[in-house]
Amino acid sequence: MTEVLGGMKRTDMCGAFSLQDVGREVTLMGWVNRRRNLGSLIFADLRDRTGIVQVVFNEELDRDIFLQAEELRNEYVIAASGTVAKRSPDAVNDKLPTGQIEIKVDRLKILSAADTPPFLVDDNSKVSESIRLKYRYLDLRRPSLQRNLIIRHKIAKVVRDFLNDNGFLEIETPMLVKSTPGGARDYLVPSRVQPGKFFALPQSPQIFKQLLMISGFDKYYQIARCFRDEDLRSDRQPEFTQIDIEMSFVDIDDVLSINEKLIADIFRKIMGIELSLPLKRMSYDEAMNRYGSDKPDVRFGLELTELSDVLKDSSFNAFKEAAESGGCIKAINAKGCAGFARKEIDGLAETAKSYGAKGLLWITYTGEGEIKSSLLKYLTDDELKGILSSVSAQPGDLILIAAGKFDTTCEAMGHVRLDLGNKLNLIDQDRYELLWIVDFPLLEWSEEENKYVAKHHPFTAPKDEDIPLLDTDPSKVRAKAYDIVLNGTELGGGSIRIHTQEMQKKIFDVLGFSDEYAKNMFGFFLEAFRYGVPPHGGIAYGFDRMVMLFTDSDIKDVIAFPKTQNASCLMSGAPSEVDSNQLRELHIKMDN
RNA sequence: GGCCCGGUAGUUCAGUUGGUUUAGAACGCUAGCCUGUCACGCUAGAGGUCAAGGGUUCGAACCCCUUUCGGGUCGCCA
Repeated sequence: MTEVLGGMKRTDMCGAFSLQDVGREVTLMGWVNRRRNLGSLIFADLRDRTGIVQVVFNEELDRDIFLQAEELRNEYVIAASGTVAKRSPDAVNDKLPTGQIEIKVDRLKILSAADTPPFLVDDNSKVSESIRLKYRYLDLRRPSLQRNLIIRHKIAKVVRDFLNDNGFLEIETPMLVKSTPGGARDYLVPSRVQPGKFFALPQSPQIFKQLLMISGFDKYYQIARCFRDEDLRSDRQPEFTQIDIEMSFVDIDDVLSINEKLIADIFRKIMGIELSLPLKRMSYDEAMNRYGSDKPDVRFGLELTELSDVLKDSSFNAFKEAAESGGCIKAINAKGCAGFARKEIDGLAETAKSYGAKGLLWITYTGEGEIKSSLLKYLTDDELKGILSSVSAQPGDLILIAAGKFDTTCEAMGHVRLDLGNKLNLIDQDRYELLWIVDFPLLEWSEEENKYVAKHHPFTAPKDEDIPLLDTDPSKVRAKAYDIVLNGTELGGGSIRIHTQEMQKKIFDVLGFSDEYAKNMFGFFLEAFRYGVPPHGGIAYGFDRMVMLFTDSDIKDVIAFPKTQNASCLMSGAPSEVDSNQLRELHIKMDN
């Protein structure tokens, strides 16, 4: 190895120099970030993952080294020895942390030459994402991506340290697992030794971590890779990472308490921000009613107002139907937006419609105190007054209204609210608002399947006081489930799990799983329930999403080797066709 | 699966109604000059399958169709 390195040994990293180092003899290794040739004076910026430092070659002082330095090009990997020198005051570079000093080189070895890279390794150079992904190893040299992955590592370390210190055990669970129903589409792996049978890659370690509780491991965590074969989004990758946690002998408060301490620890150590605990809790119902979302961004107001009471006798069909069918009528008072152009209101209506609202109605209360609305002819004076007072309307306000099914209407208006918040610049980007959302419904009616499906997953325990409702009105049953929400993004979620065979069977029953089906799919799990199950519960965080929030980045910028929207890797070319022999061994025939 | 946007030097882009365009600019690259640069500067130069295929036309980077790739979004993501 010393041969390759020319007998040189690295003494320092590039980013850590200050005036205190002046006079030291150092040896650095790294990449040539840029070179500036002034004729008989050459400057080069040397880069490693800690930063950049300027190295100098002076023809007058050492002609041999200077001639070598003339060969240097961008992205050459070099070793350079020399003296740390203070720069003269007029040569200081304030933009560089190491700008007070430079390295006067007396020994240089080119460790590896480099072709001209397809793009400049620099945070300022604009390069399309596909080129960056094709040459990901170059892209990853950029300081911003290095920073993101370093922060990712630091968060993971804080998480591990915290959980280790609190008695949690890190245990791995299998990647080749049984395909079970529900949830996302599975990535499948064919079994060679058992023709026609398949493994699935885990969507989460859910069942295994519950089995670990049954095994007595009590407190478990894992930073676990998960796979879901669904279409990608700007915040969604087909393989992603969860911080997965499970505990025994706990109820909701125990889980929330330790987890908000974990989150507070991350905020303290990564952001230098002290959270005040305990975090606020808000019921699902309240979040939907006030913010139109189960992950509300509470950094700004513009809350939703319910108008059913005011409009229950309205002659306007949409209102009447919504009120009679148990739906809702939601209004937002866009303070001071009476002057919105028709086009701006149409834009908001588009938002509402794209999330399933039938339409968006509006009432303008002009600065002159005039009421303008296409609704006027359908509203009695009392109804109009009722609306205006419900939303505390003042001259200059714009009132937006939607009516229909509860979930759809709330969510549509929730998105209108977010649009308005962005448009009106109401969101303080420096604020961090964390809260727990609790009391989720256990079940959701699926129009498609014409039956109830689990809102969280089928192992979630119902709230004790709601258990009788399972037989009478399942849709009203609330779950011992919770999500943690940061600035309108779901960071993680979990639940207290069912821990008795009877309740698990009952839930499967409500979900319409036949005994045979349940046995076939979850038989091993149900059987485990016969042998002594501690009450348990846990949570899983979307780790990538967490890093996105802490680094203010897109998901592709917090994953070393991400995939495109087509779920392909532009660098390696995966997925790719395979040799026919491989397919034959796996007993797979292509149908084309 | 639906809808929307895009693909032109290595990179980021411009390119008029379809006609003096030999398809340009900037950065990068190469060479020369240059002792205080740090986005060095100056001079010169090289560099193009206009994503692919088909069509319309006297004539296509430009219009139409198909395919493909990338991005966004709805559905989907218990």
